[in-house]
This record gives sequence, C-alpha cells and structure tokens, in this order.
Amino acid sequence: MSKSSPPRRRRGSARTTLSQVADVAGVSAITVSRALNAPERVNAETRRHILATVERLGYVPNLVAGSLASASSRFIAVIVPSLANAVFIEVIQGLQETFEAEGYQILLGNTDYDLDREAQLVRTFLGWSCSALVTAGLRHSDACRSLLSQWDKPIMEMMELGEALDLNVGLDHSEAGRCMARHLLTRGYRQIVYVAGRMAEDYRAGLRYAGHREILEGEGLAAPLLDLAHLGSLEAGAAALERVLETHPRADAIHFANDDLATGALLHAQRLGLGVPKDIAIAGFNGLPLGQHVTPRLTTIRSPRQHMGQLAAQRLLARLQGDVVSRRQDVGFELLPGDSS
Amino acid sequence: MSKSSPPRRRRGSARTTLSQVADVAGVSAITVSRALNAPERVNAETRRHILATVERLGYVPNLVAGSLASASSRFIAVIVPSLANAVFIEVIQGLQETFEAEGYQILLGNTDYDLDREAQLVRTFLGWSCSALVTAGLRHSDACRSLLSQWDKPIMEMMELGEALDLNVGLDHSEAGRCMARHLLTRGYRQIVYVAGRMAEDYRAGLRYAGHREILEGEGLAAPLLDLAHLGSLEAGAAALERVLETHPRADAIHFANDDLATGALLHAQRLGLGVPKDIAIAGFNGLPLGQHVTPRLTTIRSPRQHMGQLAAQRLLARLQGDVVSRRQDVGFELLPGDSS
DNA sequence: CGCTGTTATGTTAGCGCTAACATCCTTTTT
DNA sequence: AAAAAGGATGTTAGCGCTAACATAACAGCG
Repeated sequence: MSKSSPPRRRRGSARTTLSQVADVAGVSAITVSRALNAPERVNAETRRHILATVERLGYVPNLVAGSLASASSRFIAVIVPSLANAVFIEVIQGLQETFEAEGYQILLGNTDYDLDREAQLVRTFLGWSCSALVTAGLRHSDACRSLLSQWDKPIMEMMELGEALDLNVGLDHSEAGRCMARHLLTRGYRQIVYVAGRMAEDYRAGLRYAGHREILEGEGLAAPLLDLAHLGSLEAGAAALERVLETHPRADAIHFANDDLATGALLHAQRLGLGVPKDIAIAGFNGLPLGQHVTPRLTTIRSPRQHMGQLAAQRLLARLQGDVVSRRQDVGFELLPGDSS
Repeated sequence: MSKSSPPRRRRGSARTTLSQVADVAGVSAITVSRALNAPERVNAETRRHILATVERLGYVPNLVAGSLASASSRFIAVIVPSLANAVFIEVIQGLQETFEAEGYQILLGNTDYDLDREAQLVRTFLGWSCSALVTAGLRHSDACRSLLSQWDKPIMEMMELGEALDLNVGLDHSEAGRCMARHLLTRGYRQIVYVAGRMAEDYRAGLRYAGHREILEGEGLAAPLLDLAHLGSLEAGAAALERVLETHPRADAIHFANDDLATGALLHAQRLGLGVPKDIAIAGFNGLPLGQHVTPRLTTIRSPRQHMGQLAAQRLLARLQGDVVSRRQDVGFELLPGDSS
C-alpha cells in the first residue's frame, strides 16, 4: 500500500487564482466568481470587499478555465476571404464595435478566397467554443457545411442573400449588376465590357456580372468579360484599362467589379490623356470614398458595409439572448451616379 | 452517511471527446492526444488507426480544454489603435500570414487610440493565456505597463523605435519627419505647414512633426501646425487644404501626417483648379498605393508595413522556439519623391 | 544473461473555473 | 407562530484535456 506517495508534481502558471482571492477575502471561490460574473447575485458589501481584494492582488481571471467550465466562450468567430479589400475591413469594424460593446471578442480568420482554408478555420474556431460564427458568403466546402450543420450555435452568413444555413444579412448582387447595367444603357453606352478579378473565387463579382449580362442580352447586346488574375487594386485597374483598349477598341464603357479597379482605370485614363466619360465611361462597385474624391467622380454602387456589420452583430446578439430574429435581411444598395459615366 | 447519493448532474456539450475517440480506437486518451499533437511520438500504425477514428467520428478537439491543461494557447494577441488606417491593416496582414502558417491564431484588439481601452484589452488577452502579445506603439497607461511587466511571455512593440518592454520592430518617426522637411527645403519651399489629425492620440505623427520642426527651425523658419479633429481621410484632407489656404495664404507647401490627408488635399486642389506643386506643394507619409496613382504622383515616405508585420512575427516565432533574438530592429523607410512637390 | 537505453503506451492527477445542488438565514404570508 | 418564499453563500463534482511519472517490451552490449 503506497499510501505515502511522494508529492508528485507542480504545474500551472504562477499567477493568482480565483481561490487565492477567495481565501484572502475570506469567502468561497464561487462567491468570488459570482462577484465578478453576476454581481447582482452577491451582497453589495461582500462584492465591494471582493472587488477590492481582486484589485489588490492584481488578479486576472483565467478565461480559458472559465470557458471550459461553462462550455462557452465570449468569442465570435469571423471569417472573411481577404483583408486586402476595404469592404471586409469595414464590415469587420461594424461587427467589432458592436460585439465589443457587449464584451465579446472577435476571432478573425482570413481564407484568402480558399474554401478549404475556410473549413480549416471553422474547425479551429469550433474548438474554441465560440458563441457564434460569422462568415462572408454562402458558399462553403462540403466539409465546412457538415461541420457547421452539426453545430448548435448561431451562424451568420453575410454579404449576399440566398439559401443560408441560419441567419443571413446582405444584398442582392445580381440585382446590383442589373442596376448598373441599366444605368449605363440609360446613359447611352452600348459596347460595355465587364472587368472582374479572379471571378471564380470572388464569385459575388460573378453574380453581378450575371445580372449585368442579363440586362445587356435583353437588349440584344453582347456582354464581353475580362477576368483578371488579381482581385482588385489601382495597379490592376490601370493595366485592365490598357487591355480593354487593346482587345475591345470599340468599347464605350467599362463596368468594373469593384471601385479599386475602376478608380485605378480612371486615374490611368487621366495619365493617358483619355477623356472620361467622353472617350470611355467607367463604373465601379462598392462606393469607397476613394472613388468619390477623384475627378470625374466615379459612378458606382454603394453597399452599406459598416452598417451591414453592425446589423449582423445586433441580430446575433439578440439571438444569443434568446430572442427570435428574422432569418434574412436585405440591406440594399444605392446607385451613386457620378461623372465618370 | 449518505453513501447512496443520487446521480447528481450532467453537463458539457454533446460533442465527441478525446476519450470517446480513445475508447473506440482501443487506446488510451493520452495516445490519441499524442497522435494529434506530437505524431512522431506514436507508432505509425497506431497513429493511422487513430486518425482514421478521429475522422470517422468527426472529432473536433476542444482547444479550450487543451489550453487549460497545458497553460498556454496558440493565440497571439495583436493590439492596434485603429482599423480605419490601411497601415495597420497591412501590418496585421503581415503578422497573420506568418503566424497562421505556424498554426497560431491572431486575437485582434482595437483600442481606438485610447490607452485605457488598451489596458482593458491586455487584461482580457492575458486571461486567454496567449503565447505572445503584439502592440502598436511604445506608449501605454500605467495599468497596462504593470500588467505587461508581470507577464512572462514575449511582447513585441511595433511601428516605432525606442525604450521597449521586450522586443521592438519599427522605424524612426522623427527621422522620417526630418527627412521630408529636408526634401521640401531642397525643393525650395519655405512656408511649410504641417497638418496632422488628432496628434495627441496619433503621437507618431507628433514625432514626425518634431523632426520636421527641428529642421525648419534649424534654418530659421517657422513650422506652423494645423491639428485636425479627424485622423485621416480624403474628406479631412480636402477640408484641411481649404483651411490652410485661408489661415496661411502665403504657404507654399503642406506636409501632411499621412497619405490619406495628403491625397485628399491633392485631389481637392484639382477640383479647385489649383496647380500642384506650382501653387502649393503637397507631401504625405506612408507610401500607400493611392498616392502613387494620382496625378501628380504624391511625394511621400514609404514604410515597409507588411514586411514589418512579417518580421515581427518571425522574431516572435523564433523567440517562442527558445532562440535568442535581438531586441530591436529598425526597418527603415524610403523617401518617394513624387511630382507633388 | 543481467544491464542499460530506447520506444511505445498507460496511469494518475490536476489545470482554474463554474453548474448544480445544498444549506442557512431573513423576511413574508396566512 | 408555523409554513412558505426568497436571498446569500457554500459544497461538490466535474468541464476535456495534457504534464509528469510509470510501465512494459525489446534491442544492443560486454
């Protein structure tokens, strides 16, 4: 009988723990826990004393332990395809300011437009017992779908509208494409080239192109497409303008998949001495400030990006509190007719 | 003696656990743990069998439990003052791509240029047992300093150089200010106004102003300052131009604290029919693509933002592996003389 | 053939916290 | 005044995983 086992081990960090606080304050651990997490369940006097002790000992709660015990963390997983695009940054800002105010922390993942990476990120994030998950877009790999469908916490799919797993906040991209195509037709353009970047991956640009094409073909017009190797940058827009001039010399307008490309082309046209819209009209999508400050002002479509983030966060917060919320919300968009078309 | 206590409780999520996987695979829990986290310590055959079982059961490791047991998470806390500024986004991208490749997850915090919020974020992040912490800047509140100095994991302070708590990667902002001031003097400007946004908070702009002022005063020139209420945007830059024209009618150059302001002013000058640099010269700081695509091309200073992020991440990774790394690294900057000065 | 070293796996005991239940008062109700 | 209800605090038993130590099996060695 080895009753007298040698004192085996010693682990953990040297940091102050909740029970040390409890000992010093002369209460039980659970009372300290309650004083910090559910103050109203502790007598005001006791609470004051405990909080003073916490302060004095410099106690920093171990959130990992708390999450394990309660089987939930105050993490919100947010998965976006890119950080290079200002659109996602603004959406993230909207999410962040709203969630942070309620004490939630964002766990940010970047897929680089790769659905396998998305699945991998989802796996990791589920492992962190997140309270909810936000993802940009409705398209996922099978692996990702199966992980998500087994999950029992709220899921928000943003940016576009359609068949969602759970909640959905976004706008109708094919309608946006139609809207801009109609605008360009109204202004009299007939040879309109659509320019996108990596459209297979940035498939929302593809949805807009589909809308654009539908309108043009409805008028018996062709809808030529130029799909670039880069997603969107001023650089790529400038290069795209040159390519369009070369391959479609009769083009009278270019409908770009985003404002970065469109503005790059617009600024490059100035350098080339081309008149916009006299020689060639230019239109974009997003409504970034950049396009609104160049001369001529860029014709584009504004999406309520930051608002979309805030709205998505509010929905999720309501859902987390047990409220019933509508599953789908169209945030709409707005045509900003500029002087470039 | 209440030996026959009724079966008390049942908790936790319904998810598959590691020991369930172990039971099914016919091994012990620790062997499954090793197969997943230290594959080389398990026989190849056993490992294959375990991984197949993991796959079959759709087991998703509970990272919260793992972190508690090992007293460390693969989180890297990253604290920046703003997401609205492209500079920080690019630094974050650099950090992210490097850390993600090594299986670390970034925990992003945004202080909104508020040092108290920074301290609060640090508290939270310490509670998550992060492996390292990255923060933009060397200035912290006392509370924040005391939290950080008691911490035993690597800390990286980025963006600027100086007395750091631990590791430090950045550039010399006052030298950058001097560099641009010298450039403007060389080009013959003498009435140079410095325009910043919320300089008390964006104190690195203040460091650049100090350098700028030092050079001008060395030449016996005044160094008037205009400090805006907004940090930096095309909008604010345009407004700033008007204010400078009004309050300093004899100014021949404006040295802006960042490219957003500078580009906004430059584009606005075009709208006003002002010649740049004939009527007024304009210079910025950062070297954002935006300023390099307008006509005239913006004179600015390029900081290696993404590279700074990568470098910081590499240093931290090396440190986490136990390597000794130099504490300070100057990433330098580069004057990009454009046509706006 | 016992000794040491190596490889593969298992046993035990927590990591620091909180859910669930229990207890003990004080107040309110009838 | 006894019973019921509520408020404040405590006890117990894990959450799911991994560090530390333990064990077993086998190879190499003089």
